[in-house]
Amino acid sequence: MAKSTDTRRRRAATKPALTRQIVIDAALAQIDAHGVDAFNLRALADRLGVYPTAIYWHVPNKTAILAEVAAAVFRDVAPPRDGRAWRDYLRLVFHRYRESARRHPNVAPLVGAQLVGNVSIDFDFVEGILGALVDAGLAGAKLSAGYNAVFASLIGFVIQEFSPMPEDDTAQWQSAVQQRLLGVDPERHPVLAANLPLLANKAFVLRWQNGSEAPLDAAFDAFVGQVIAGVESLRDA
Amino acid sequence: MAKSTDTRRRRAATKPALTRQIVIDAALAQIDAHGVDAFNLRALADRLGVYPTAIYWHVPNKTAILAEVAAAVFRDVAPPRDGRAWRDYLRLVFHRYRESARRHPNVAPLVGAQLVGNVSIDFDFVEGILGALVDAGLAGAKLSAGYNAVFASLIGFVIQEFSPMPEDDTAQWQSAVQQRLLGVDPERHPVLAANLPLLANKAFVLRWQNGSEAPLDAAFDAFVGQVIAGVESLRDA
DNA sequence: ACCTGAACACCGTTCAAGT
DNA sequence: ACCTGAACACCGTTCAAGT
Repeated sequence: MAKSTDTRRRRAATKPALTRQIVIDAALAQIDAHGVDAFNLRALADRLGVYPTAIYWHVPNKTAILAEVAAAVFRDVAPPRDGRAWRDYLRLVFHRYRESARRHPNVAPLVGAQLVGNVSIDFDFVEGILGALVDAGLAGAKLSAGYNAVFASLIGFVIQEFSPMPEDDTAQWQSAVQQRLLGVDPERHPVLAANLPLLANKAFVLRWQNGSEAPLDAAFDAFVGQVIAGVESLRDA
Repeated sequence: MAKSTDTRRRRAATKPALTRQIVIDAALAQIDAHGVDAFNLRALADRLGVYPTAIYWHVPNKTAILAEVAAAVFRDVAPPRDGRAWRDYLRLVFHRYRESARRHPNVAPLVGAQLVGNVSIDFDFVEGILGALVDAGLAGAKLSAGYNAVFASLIGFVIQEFSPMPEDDTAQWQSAVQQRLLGVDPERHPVLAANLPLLANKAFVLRWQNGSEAPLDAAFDAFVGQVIAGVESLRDA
C-alpha cells in the first residue's frame, strides 16, 4: 500500500537497498523467529520488502544463505590464546560456543548439516583448538585424533542440547514423551526406571524441552571436564 | 504402460500391496541412493509403483517417514549387557553404532535433527549406556551427566564422520576445500600450517571426503578411549 | 548494477471417488 | 480397507524486462 510505495521510491533514490550482509542478517532473524524448517525465500523477501527474486542478485541460493547464517552465529567463538593455559582455553571455547548456540537455538540443527562444506567454521577456531592440544602435549596422529574428538564432542553436545523440539503439536508431543517415560518397564529397563526422576527432562532423548527452556549447565560443565580428561589420557596413552 | 497395468491388477487380486514397513524400507533405499535432501514422496511412490497419495494411508507425513528410517538404521545397536565389563560394553556399542552409520551414511544427517522427538532411539540403547555407567561407578547427578556426555560424544563423531559432503558440484567443491587448505597462512594459523599433511582429509572441517570414502578408524578408536577416560575422571571427581 | 514481474517445475498434503 | 485421481497451496529458481 502507501508504505510499500514509499519504501520503493526511497530505495530507488538511494543506494543498493540490499546487500549480502542484509540478506544474511534478515535470514538469521527469520530463523530465530520461525525456525529452519519454516525458513523460505518468499517470507525472507517479505521481511526485506523486495521481490523474492531480488535475493538472487546477492546470494546464489538458499543453501548458501543457511551456510552463511550458521557461520555468522559461530563467528569469533575462538578468541586469541594469549597466555591462557590449554585447559582454560578449551573451557573458554566450549562455553563460548555453547553460548552462541544458546542465543540462536534454531540454528543448532544447521551445525550438523555439512552445508556448503563447513565453510561455516573458520580456521581461527581450528587453530585455537590445535594450539591448545599441542600445549597439552599432543603431536602427530594423536594431535589429529584429539582434535577430532574435541570437535565431535563439542558439536554433539550443543546440537543435542539446543536443537528445537518438534514445533507443530508441541504440547501434545511433550505429553507423549512424558507418557512414554512413565511407561518404562522396570523389568526390561531397570536402571532407567530406577533413575527416572533424575533423568527426566535432563538427559538426552528423555527430554521434552530443549536447552533454551531447560539448560543443562551442570552437565555441560562436567562434560568439559571429561573432554579435558580424555585429552590427557590420549596424551599418556 | 503394460508393466504398470499388470502390477495394478496383481495387486488388486492379492493383499494390501503396501504396508508401513514396505514404505519405510523403500524410503531407506531411496535415501541410500539419493540422499535425504533429494528424498521426496513422489519419487518414493514411483519406486513403490503407487500414487504418491497412497503413502498417506500408511504413514502420517514425510517427517514420520524420516524418523522411522533413522530408527530402523540404528535399531538393535545396543545388545544385552551379558557379562561384559562396562568398558568393553561401551566400546562395543560405540563401534556398532558407527557401523550402522557407515552402512547408511546418507542417514547420518537425520541423527542430529530432533525429528519426531528421538523416538528413533529406543530405551534399550539408553538402558545399555546407563547400565555400563552405573557399573563404572556413576550415580545421581554424575550418572545423568555421564550419560549426556557419552551420548553427545557418540552422535557428534558419527554425524561429522559420515554426513555426506555437498553432492551437487562435488568435484569443484573438493578442489575448493583443498585450495583453501593450501592457502593457509602460517603467520595467522601456525599450528594448522605446520600439521597440514597430518590433518588434511583426516580432521573434521579440513576434509573433502566423508567417512564412507575416507574412514577415520584410528581416530575413532582413540576417541572411544578418551570417552572412557572421561567417564573415569567424572567418577573420581 | 540492481530490482521487478512473470513464469516454470516441483513438492507435500487434502479430499473425494473408486473398488 | 486401501488405492486412484484431481486439485491446492507453496516454494526454489530462471529469465526477460525495467530503471
